[in-house]
Amino acid sequence: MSSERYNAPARERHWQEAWTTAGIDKAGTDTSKPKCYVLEMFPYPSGRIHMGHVRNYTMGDVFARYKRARGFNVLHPMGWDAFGMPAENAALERKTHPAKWTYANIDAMRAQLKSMGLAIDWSREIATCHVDYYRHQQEIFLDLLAKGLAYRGPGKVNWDPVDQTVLANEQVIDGRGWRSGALVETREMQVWYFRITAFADDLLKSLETLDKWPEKVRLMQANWIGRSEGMSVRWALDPENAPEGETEIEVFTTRPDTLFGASFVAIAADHPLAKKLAETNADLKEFADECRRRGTSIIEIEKGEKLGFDTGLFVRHPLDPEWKVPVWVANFVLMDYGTGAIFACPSGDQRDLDFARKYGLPVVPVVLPPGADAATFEIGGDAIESDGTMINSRFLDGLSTKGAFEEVAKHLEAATLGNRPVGVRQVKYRLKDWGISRQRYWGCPIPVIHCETCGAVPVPKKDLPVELPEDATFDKPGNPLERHPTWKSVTCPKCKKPARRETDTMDTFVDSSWYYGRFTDPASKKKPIDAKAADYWLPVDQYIGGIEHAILHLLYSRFFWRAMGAAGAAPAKVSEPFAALFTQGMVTHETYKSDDGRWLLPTEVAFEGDGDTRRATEVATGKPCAIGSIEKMSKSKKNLVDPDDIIAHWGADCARWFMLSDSPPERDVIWTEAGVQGAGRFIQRVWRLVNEIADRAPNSLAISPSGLGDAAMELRRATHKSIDAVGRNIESLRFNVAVAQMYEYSNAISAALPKSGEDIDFALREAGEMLTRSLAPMMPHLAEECWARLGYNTLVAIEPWPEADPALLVDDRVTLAVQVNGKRRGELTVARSATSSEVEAAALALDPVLRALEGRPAKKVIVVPQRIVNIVA
RNA sequence: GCGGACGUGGUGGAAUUGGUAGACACACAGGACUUAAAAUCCUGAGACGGCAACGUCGUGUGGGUUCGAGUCCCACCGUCCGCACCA
Repeated sequence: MSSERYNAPARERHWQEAWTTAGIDKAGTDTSKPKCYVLEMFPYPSGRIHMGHVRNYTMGDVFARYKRARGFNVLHPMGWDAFGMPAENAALERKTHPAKWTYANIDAMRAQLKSMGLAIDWSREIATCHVDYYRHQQEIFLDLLAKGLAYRGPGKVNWDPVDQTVLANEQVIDGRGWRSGALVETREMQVWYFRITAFADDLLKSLETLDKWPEKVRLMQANWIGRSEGMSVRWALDPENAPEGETEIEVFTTRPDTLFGASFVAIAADHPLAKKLAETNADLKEFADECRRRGTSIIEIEKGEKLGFDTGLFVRHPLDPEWKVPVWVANFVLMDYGTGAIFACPSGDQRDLDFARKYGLPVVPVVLPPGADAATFEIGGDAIESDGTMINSRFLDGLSTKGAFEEVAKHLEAATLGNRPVGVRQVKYRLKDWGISRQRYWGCPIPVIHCETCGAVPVPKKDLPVELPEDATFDKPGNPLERHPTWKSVTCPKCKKPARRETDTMDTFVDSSWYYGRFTDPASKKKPIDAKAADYWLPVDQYIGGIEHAILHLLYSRFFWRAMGAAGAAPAKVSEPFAALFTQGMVTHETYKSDDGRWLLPTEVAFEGDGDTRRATEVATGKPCAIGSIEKMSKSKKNLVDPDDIIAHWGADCARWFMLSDSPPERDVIWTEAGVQGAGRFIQRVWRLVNEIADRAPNSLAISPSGLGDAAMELRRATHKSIDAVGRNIESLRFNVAVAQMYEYSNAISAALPKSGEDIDFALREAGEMLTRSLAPMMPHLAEECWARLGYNTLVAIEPWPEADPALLVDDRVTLAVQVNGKRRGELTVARSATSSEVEAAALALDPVLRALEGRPAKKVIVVPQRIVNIVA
């Protein structure tokens, strides 16, 4: 009986309904079973899903379905990272409301995701813009505030003049706003912070425990946190010309060992002392302004030009009061790192050396590199930043740099200046507190009331939520909450006098810092996170998302979960929310440009020829167009493929299969029409194979597997090896290898089909069922169709993963390569149980081996059982 | 500048972690079926030499360790990513 082609688009909806009706995607409630929490980074509801989503959610879905088949209670939820500026921009442009726009987008994207056939527990869906979500976030904020983990303070903030908002440091890329691309300005204002620096050390140390995270991400986070060990050293100002009230300069250094190479002390242009001096020194003021102007420019930083201004002040060396050291203002000293002041040892630091050479300041070598001659050694254009032996350093001479560090530290700790030690050991971090204030409407309101008498007063928990007013206006830039006529007018919770509501909302990264916890019990009314549910489900067992979140979202989440634990807002059983992380690559595509330089969609282009003769023409004009480089799919370059089109034409399984097949999941994948066709061909091929098998062996055959012939045994071995390999590859997220294994296996089934015999039918029947079951996580709809065709009226989606028979994973005969002097000369097939001496004898008797030996005796024979024989002649 | 990753046929990539390099797929070529096309099936293919058996070379380049190296070590070249005047 010949079969119809499998009509994927028509059948997929059927099976999706069947899964929903059976409720199989709901997370299990039996907490005695082992759990597996699979999560993909939730999407921003931009309006439509893109191929990046398809790739991300397919990977998570395969893993979730596989784990379910393995007997785990699987939690695989989905939600919406729904606050953010695009909604407000849309409101401004399209005269709609951010909420309306957002919820419409969510509805559209939910339908798209459902058409992918994802095994998601939709009963747990959350949207961060919903008051049921953000009311809890306000509660968490209040808990953090009470613990001092949230605070309001002055900030030099990054102000984005286009989006009219403050940006976090992480959102400033090369001096520009991450979203608007506008040059960021610096402004002083009162803003809200989360005290992420309180956890700097733990966040760094605990990276070591994240052994299922990519090394790359851990390194990026470690660099971002940027721990350095050093000393804070105070230098007494020479009172002769020091300004009123200024007595010392505190510097931070990681190299106190080079203290005797000190040439000058440099302070930042924004250092309080520099500011004070600038009040009476117009030249210095102008210099400082110049530094500020240049400071933000990347070009200036790349040029690295060192600029300085001699203040005329002096400080006394901390270990020699007789030693006067000049104080400079320098553009390369940053106010927001350390103390905003350094001591410079030009022989040991390249920047200091450049500066010293430019302004004619002393350069005293203090570290002799290994192998250098002390008598002739001098500093040329390069500073000695490596370790060595101390010279010209008084009591440190002869010590190693490390030894000198310890020795000088003791002296600095013992010496005093104004009753306190001159130097103390200190650890500094590059990481800064997280500024969360955003002057926008579409975000979670910060639950605080400003009162003239009481100051910033937290909104009492009983008054939560602080809801966004629906009747805000979006017709001009700036903060709609700020200009709302009534919303901010409230009474002070403490003194009941008229007060002003905080109009800042929270950075949307706050929303995504705890959503994984909310999923464990999204309906919980009392607490943001239900302790019992969280204890069972967390941590996330497999988190999947883009590398672009390596620092921002992933570091914030790690911090936030700790902060919540410390503030009692979340159960503190696990400190790391994501036990395993996988960062998937991007989806890329060729780009096309018309002859007059417009970008063209792939659907606007027709092709002819192939290889070097491949030509593209623009369909609308018939003119030739240029085939450009392969780049990440983006609206700007129009190299987009719409998932809807693919699913409607080829089916979800086809899109899923192609996404899994072509590239290792952590690398970029190139979307090609040919690749999709290949995936579509494979779907039809599986369908034909299963049909043929179902016709030949309509039921499981009750014959004994013991009496099978060679061909049947061969197929059975292929079956069980495939089950084993596919399972292991899915487990380790090596989907492309799992796919290749399935191709290889279906080739093996095809090869067995022409053979006949009851034992072949038996092996084929088994093959058909196993093929279907091991395909189910990857192409779930096709698998259901095949399962039904094989005569079952159950859902294959809830069938357990098949167990491979260990006895069938090994062959009784093995083929091993035979080498002479490391060169392959032949191969040998022997019984698996053959002894080394038997193998050696057989290898030495091989014709090609005899030829290669040319009569020479074998000096040595190495036999690696079941692998290889190497004969050394 | 600092830190990291990667480099395998025409293409995407595999290689049991030191043991037959190029699985599997895409593209290609030839053939079968067909009035024809589509679909499907079969065959071929790393490069060079040879009718062939076969031989030589071959995982960015150059060295090294080893019976044996795509895999380990050293140096270099190239590509990509992150951070960037961090004291």
